[in-house]
Amino acid sequence: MPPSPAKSVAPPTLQESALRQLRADIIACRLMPNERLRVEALRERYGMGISPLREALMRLEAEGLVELEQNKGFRVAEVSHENLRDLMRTRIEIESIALRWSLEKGGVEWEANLLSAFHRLSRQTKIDPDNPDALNAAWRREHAEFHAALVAACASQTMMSIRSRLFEQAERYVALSIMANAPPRDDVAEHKQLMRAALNREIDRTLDLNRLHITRTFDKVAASLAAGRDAAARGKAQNGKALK
Amino acid sequence: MPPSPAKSVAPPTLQESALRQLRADIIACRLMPNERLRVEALRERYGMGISPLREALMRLEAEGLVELEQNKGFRVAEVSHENLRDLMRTRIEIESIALRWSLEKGGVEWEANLLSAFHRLSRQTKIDPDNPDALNAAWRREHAEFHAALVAACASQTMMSIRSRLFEQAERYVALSIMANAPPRDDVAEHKQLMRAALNREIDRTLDLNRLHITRTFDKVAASLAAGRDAAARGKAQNGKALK
DNA sequence: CGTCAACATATTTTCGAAAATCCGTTGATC
DNA sequence: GATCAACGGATTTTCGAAAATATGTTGACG
Repeated sequence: MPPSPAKSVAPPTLQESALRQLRADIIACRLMPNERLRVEALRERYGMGISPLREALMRLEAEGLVELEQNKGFRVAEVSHENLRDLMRTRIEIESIALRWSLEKGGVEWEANLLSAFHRLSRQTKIDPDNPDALNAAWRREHAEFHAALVAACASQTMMSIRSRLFEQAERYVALSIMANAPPRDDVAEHKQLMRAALNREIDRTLDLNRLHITRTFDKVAASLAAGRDAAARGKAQNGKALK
Repeated sequence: MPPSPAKSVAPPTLQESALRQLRADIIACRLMPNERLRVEALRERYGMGISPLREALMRLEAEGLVELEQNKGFRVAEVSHENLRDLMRTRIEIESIALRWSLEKGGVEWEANLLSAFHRLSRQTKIDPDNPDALNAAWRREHAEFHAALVAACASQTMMSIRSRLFEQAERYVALSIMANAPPRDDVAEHKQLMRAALNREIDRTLDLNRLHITRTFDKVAASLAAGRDAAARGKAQNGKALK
């Protein structure tokens, strides 16, 4: 008998793996905002046919990570200061509700998972030492899981899926900020405070800390977004001259 | 010169028209919850090939109207009392925020559009006289537009798109309720009150009325959902006997 | 010199068939 | 009679080519 027959998890369909990879690449800005997504290039990049790629792109379109224009194909969704602001404002409101519900209902299980998620997060570094221009993938995963753990007891699938979609959108901006060489802020302490307040069921304080957490990220990202935009504008002007 | 050259709107792609039709059919429960969506049947129903159908279904999957299981194809998303409850609870919170923002920012334009939307809604009957088992499609459109008009000034694309997605989900339950022969409640008065309070910028009252509006719908739909479930169970038992 | 039609190329969109997978049935084995 | 491998039809998933559409270029014309 094999030691662990497990469940022999069905291998994901190509479409599914395309979805995961595309989503990851977009969130990490390996596919840059507004970049055209030509099917032929993607075919080469991910090694599969047209159908699974287009299907995955359609799902991402509905998620708001990809934009589709009639007969002109797909692009990575645009970013803008305005969109960032909207996103963050909305995140604050949504997470406030989800947090409130979660703190009201969370039991021992929830507390344990939250502690565990924080511990794992605290052992990761934000930046990958080998590749200082990108977020550490492991940190990203643990960070996402920590914030999910905070609201995990809210007992609303709907709320949680909305929250995580907004969170993903925001992650893209953070990745941009890192790529612009903005030094990452050290927010282990922030996360710890947040967790403590949550575990103590200090609802108002948790909500305030969370609002602050999001606002700080917003400020930081907005600044490097503006800087990046300026740099890009200068680059474009130069290119324009060079080409003339 | 032709009187109105218009813009010669580009004809939608097949995929796009599949999306619209499928979404409409699912929301109106012409495709029933949990019904399997075999590609061959859809091909016949909508008169197109596999690709645009699958692509449209993928978008609907991301919207939560369709479920996809590995190598087992698509189904119309399940309904349940629990999901309905979750949906309505979440809707109340989301719409409260969007309404608050909208009432704070709405200008003359917003007021005018709201009045206009209400007027159009009030001239529609909820039930189609020719087909009393289904919601009147025109009423459905005006109703959706009225509720969209309420929050239209909130200045948050993110919030508005979340709201309208939840609204669509809820519409499916209302359609079910009508199909179960539940007499539609006459809510013109409710909508009028809601509009009045909104135009008067009575924030708390508007939020309360909206909460009530949603709660009433919930109560009504939940009741006929339970009745329908019982009826279905009886039918199933009978079928079971008949088949033995 | 600018405008625009006509063509050529690049790209997206759609189709129909092939490959992979699932599910119910049969029949062999114990 | 129970278990289970193997087969066959139904269905989903994927591919590659064809059709439709957009984009860029050329050259004719005013």
